[in-house]
Amino acid sequence: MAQSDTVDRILDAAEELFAERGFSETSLRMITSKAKVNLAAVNYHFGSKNALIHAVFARFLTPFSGTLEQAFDELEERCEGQPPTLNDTLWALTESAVRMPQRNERGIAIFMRLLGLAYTQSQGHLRKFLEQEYSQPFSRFMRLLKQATPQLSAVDRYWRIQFMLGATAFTMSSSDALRDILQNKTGVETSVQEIALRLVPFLAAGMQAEKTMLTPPIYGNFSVA
Amino acid sequence: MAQSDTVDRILDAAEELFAERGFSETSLRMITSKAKVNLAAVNYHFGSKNALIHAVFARFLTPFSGTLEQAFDELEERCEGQPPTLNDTLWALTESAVRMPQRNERGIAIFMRLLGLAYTQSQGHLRKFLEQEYSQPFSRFMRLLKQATPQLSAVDRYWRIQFMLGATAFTMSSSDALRDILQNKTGVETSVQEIALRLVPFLAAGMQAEKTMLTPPIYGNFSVA
DNA sequence: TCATGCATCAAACGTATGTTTTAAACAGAT
DNA sequence: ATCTGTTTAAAACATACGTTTGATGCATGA
Repeated sequence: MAQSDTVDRILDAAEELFAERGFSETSLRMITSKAKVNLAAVNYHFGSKNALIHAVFARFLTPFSGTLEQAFDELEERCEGQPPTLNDTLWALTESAVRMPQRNERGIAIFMRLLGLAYTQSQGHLRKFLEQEYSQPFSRFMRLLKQATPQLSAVDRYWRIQFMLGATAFTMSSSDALRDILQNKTGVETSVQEIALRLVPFLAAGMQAEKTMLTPPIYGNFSVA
Repeated sequence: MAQSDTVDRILDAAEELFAERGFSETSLRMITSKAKVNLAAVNYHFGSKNALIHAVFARFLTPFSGTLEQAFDELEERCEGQPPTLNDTLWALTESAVRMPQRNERGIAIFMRLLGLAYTQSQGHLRKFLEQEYSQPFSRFMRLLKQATPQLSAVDRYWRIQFMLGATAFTMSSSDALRDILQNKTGVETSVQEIALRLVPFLAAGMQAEKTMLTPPIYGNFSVA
């Protein structure tokens, strides 16, 4: 077969291993042996390990980027000039993520974990790549958030967005483990969609919390010595 | 000198480099050259790289664990039988962290980042070590959270605690980078204490959000095709 | 004083990594 | 049938890693 599925098999294996173990902790030999392809195939098709990492992200992020733009279009159209609410904006993002056609049911969880790792691990090349390739939908999301929370100062909004990002990336990235723990403790089954349903109200409430206090309520009562 | 400062120099260098680059991405040679000690000193004094990682955490976490227990004692004492509120519980934790005696002004930031990495990076040995050594204050914090949110179902509380953890770990794990970005954009300086001041109200509001909706408000209106 | 024990040092060990090279086989298009 | 791009195979490359070794220095206590 001239056009085989070697590239996809490499991407599948890399995606899963990166999500499980991180980038530095995953060797090309692990990837190629899981994908059942030759070691040299990675450098042949992608050029380098870093380029493979980029390709893993691009395979998901490029179609997602399109879906998201479309969802934002519909959202703004429906609001007819008025800025969309925070809830609607968050739901537009969530819906786009959840509705993305997945290779398997763990697709979103795997990718959320990868996004978290991209932020967390100090992979300079990755951050640069993501900023260059996907700045447009990201900026648009930021603009919508800004319109939806005019009561916040720029600094407050900045940090609260980071808190939202953190809660989302962290939870989704360990959603498998968290689901298992919950099921062992209470027998309750949870889908990624249900996690999102619980997450959005949490985020919206946090985002719209009362203005940040500049001192803790009982500051000074905790003296240690 | 029979009692040299080699051990502390290694711990200082390791702490800083781990926080900057992560564990796998930091080699013993980087650490020993930054600490200006011989390469073999790490294995001589600590036994292995993993044991060094544990020592870095223990140096901060052991005194912090004591401080935290004390803060919880005072908190419960002051409440005289009544369960402490969510706000007070979160502040007790935050205050204990912020008030820890630091080796330098970046001490908390560095250590928060390390805690974030401990969650994020898949260092099995680290997680095991932390669970074994510091399960007591962790369990106590969980119990306080449960008492402070009796209106939540166990499942809702479980997920919202994960959201809080995520927002905290993620933000702290990239706090240096986030601070730099904000400073470049707006010229605003931010201390770890200020981040905590902004984080706690966000968490408290999210934790106490209206009961989770079981369907998004406009579910079904986002059809893509 | 001198032997003991800890600390430090340069050097090497074995292993694993990303990458490259060579060769050979294979499929489809011209 | 020949050419082109794809894939496999095996091996080697240079480099970096964590760890170990054996010699050396050096303070302290007998």
